[in-house]
Amino acid sequence: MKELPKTYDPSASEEKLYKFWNDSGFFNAEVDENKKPFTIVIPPPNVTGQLHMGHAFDETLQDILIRFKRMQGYSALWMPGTDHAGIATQIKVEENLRKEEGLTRYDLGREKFLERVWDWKHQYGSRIIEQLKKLGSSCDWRRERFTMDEGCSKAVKEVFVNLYEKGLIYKGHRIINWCPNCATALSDAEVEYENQAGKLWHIRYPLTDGSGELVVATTRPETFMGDTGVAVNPNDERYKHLIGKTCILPIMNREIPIFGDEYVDMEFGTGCVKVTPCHDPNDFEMGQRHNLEQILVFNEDATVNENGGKYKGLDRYACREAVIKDLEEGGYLVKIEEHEHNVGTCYRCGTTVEPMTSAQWFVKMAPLAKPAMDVVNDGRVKFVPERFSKTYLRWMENVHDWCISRQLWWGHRIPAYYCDDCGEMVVAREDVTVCPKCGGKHMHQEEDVLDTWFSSALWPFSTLGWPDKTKELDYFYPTSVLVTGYDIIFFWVARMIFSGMEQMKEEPFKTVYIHGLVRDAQGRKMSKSLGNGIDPLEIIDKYGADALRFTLVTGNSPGNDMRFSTEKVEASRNFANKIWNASRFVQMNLTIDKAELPETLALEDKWILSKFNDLVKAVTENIDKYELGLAVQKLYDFIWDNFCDWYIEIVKPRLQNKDDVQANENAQKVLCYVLSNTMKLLHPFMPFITETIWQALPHDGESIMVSKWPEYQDSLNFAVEAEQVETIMDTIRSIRARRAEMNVPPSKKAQVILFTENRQAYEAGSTFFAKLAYASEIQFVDAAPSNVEAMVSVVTKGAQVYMPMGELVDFEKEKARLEKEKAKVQKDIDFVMKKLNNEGFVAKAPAAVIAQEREKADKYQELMDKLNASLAALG
RNA sequence: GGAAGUUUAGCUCAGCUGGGAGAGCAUCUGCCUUACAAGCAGAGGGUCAGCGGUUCGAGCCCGUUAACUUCCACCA
Repeated sequence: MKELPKTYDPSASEEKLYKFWNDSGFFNAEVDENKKPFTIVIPPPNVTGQLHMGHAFDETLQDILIRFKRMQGYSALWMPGTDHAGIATQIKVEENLRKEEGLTRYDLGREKFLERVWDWKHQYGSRIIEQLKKLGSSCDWRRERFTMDEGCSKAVKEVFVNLYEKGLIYKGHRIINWCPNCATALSDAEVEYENQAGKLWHIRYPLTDGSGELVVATTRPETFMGDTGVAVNPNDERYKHLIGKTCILPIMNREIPIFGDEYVDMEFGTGCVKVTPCHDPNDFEMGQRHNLEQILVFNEDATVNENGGKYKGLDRYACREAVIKDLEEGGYLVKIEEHEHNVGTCYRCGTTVEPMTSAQWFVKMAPLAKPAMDVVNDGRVKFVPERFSKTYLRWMENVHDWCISRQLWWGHRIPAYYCDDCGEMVVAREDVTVCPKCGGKHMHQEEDVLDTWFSSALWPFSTLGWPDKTKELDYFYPTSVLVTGYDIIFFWVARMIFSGMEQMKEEPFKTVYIHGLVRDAQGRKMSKSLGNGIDPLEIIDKYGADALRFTLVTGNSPGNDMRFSTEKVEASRNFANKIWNASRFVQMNLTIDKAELPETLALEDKWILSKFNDLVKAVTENIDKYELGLAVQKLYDFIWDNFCDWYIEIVKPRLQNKDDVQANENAQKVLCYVLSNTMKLLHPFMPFITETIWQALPHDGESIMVSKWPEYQDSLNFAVEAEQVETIMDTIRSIRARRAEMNVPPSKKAQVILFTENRQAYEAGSTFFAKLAYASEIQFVDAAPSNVEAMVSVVTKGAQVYMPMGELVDFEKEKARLEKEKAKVQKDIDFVMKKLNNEGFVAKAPAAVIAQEREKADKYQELMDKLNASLAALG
């Protein structure tokens, strides 16, 4: 058999294996009444985006769950697809258009521009899909969807019309968040607030009757042209008497009313608020309450419009400066204070959002929020970790109507049609060409498109064929788990839940598994502007997809952020290499070609099988509880410590002994059994290397991917034997430690004299014991030897050990060391006895715990006796 | 202004329903022991943020304080 390379090279096999899986149809999930369904819909990445570490994390978690369930026999569907990402994609194409051709989208016109976006989509749309494949993602690619494909578009129209007909979608003239750069309205969720240093300008507004003035405090003087009132608190003694009077808006020389409103905080600023209903949400509310005039002063690009008098044409910031200068010159500026305040910015481009009144489409949230809250409150939808349900509920409780119209071109065009002749508006599933009211044929469709999240909200059922009644929808819906980051609970999770409840009358998923963010080694968010992002594809190229995946789940718990560093990836790579070499060792010693457990098991075989059996149980339970970090930690420990460092070493003498064929082959069988079944447990986490190794060992079936997940077996539980081996291991460790202390190299072997009550067990394990304890010979004795002066003595739970080491032994030191150990054991005894002598403990602790402590006490006492015996022997 | 999270070894983090604190990396000491030096065998290192409480028993439960982080919220 040809020698395998000493280091594992993932690049040599990953691509080939992926192709093999895909071509074999292992990723495909079918409607199968003999199986239980398990479904995950992918959070669709932006169609023209690139894979970043956040995706890698998210997809890894999903792939682990899907592979696990698939092996458990579920019909496991991982539904893939991409999102059209309205603003993000449109901005990208517009930028490109400007750079390449110096054109704007308006130069091209809507239709031509959209062609360009589609071109762009076709050019880059498959990129991120290919990148997902590099990770090992086992999606059913036959079912890949796109939020703007025919089916999804049909679903969007259906939902829109449906909600409109129920009165849950309406068009209204309201104040909304406007991004002057993206030139579109945004929903509340799309505005990010940041604290900025600003100023508070105090401005004098003279009273119309000449009886004085009042001073307003504002952070936004540039909107003063739109002021249509001044508000004071009706309980404010300072200003009470002014309510009902009017004042003059400086420079504009317009008369505006002074009114009272409870909203005004008497403590803040001067207690007088300039009210600009068109450019502040609170002012808008006050305007509604007091019937104020609305004066919009900005254009869509945040320059001043014709209502702004002399400031017309100025950008809002230039306007601010001009206004302040004029106010100052006119003697209206009283003072300027430093003031920190929250400024809303566009989540896509970072531009400061301008609140503006505008005609937009809204989803009425109150009726939809109710069932969406119920379903979380009664546990039909569970968040992992649980605390995020609070985040969700709190948001849902206070949710405002959802502004869903966007002044973009890329997206689902709102299915509303206007009659140019009579002004009638119709909302319909099909294009409307004739006005149902006046019969006119001059209809035009609404220009606005829908918020991207409107279509993503339908993802769990639109991808399964809805609104058609498909067998997939019937079988795979509600989906099982949704895996996503806490940063899009409001954008996406919340909206899927209320949409699912409204359209399907059933929750879209049973569990929401929330993970954190992947940060850089310093704990900062990875971002383009910081340039601190680590490209997962580079990591895959260098270390392999398995190493990346392993890194992303290790040491992480649900909902918590993680720091990513190449040191961690190296550790994962080393682990992969460790597995590789362990399997290389097994293969090098392989003479059997069938996978089965031997009829008779050696003591050490029973130990590793017991350990493995426990592992199966623990890993399965951990994954079931979404404790992937714990599961992977246990696998790591088992493979490295139990299997490699102990079992392989233990079994080497049997493999090297060609005379006892039976013992040799049995060792091989156990090695193969444990290794290949461990590979199954590890497969969801590290799919590539586990497949490679599984294939190289005797196996049944085509692929580890479609092999059966191991189950706990009572027949593999050998508690007594396992305990015996642990005792022997403990002795080996003590001997090694003792030798290391004395700097004795492994090459220098020593005779080991054992005085033990467990002679049978030590004899059963004598071959490996001798090897691992560097014994030249093992001798069992019935009493402590007499010539102990020249011996090193090691006292362990299972045995008293003597090693003749001649001149290396320092008689006095040996005595001192034993005394030291005695002191340590005495401390242990004291600790346990303190408990056992405590009446409260004995009376109230559970019986099992007390028994456990008694057992400990006995063990320590035995150890103490042995130490005393050894000391006595020394004289 | 509310809410949540974090605080455990030098660093990064685990720690299930309360029963004598763990891993990886780093450090120190030996080893090229024929799977692996990306390795092996040892070793050191922690009043689990502070204080108080519940309990026979607290890293874990309750209260409180502090620091850091994040989310939500209309203080002009």
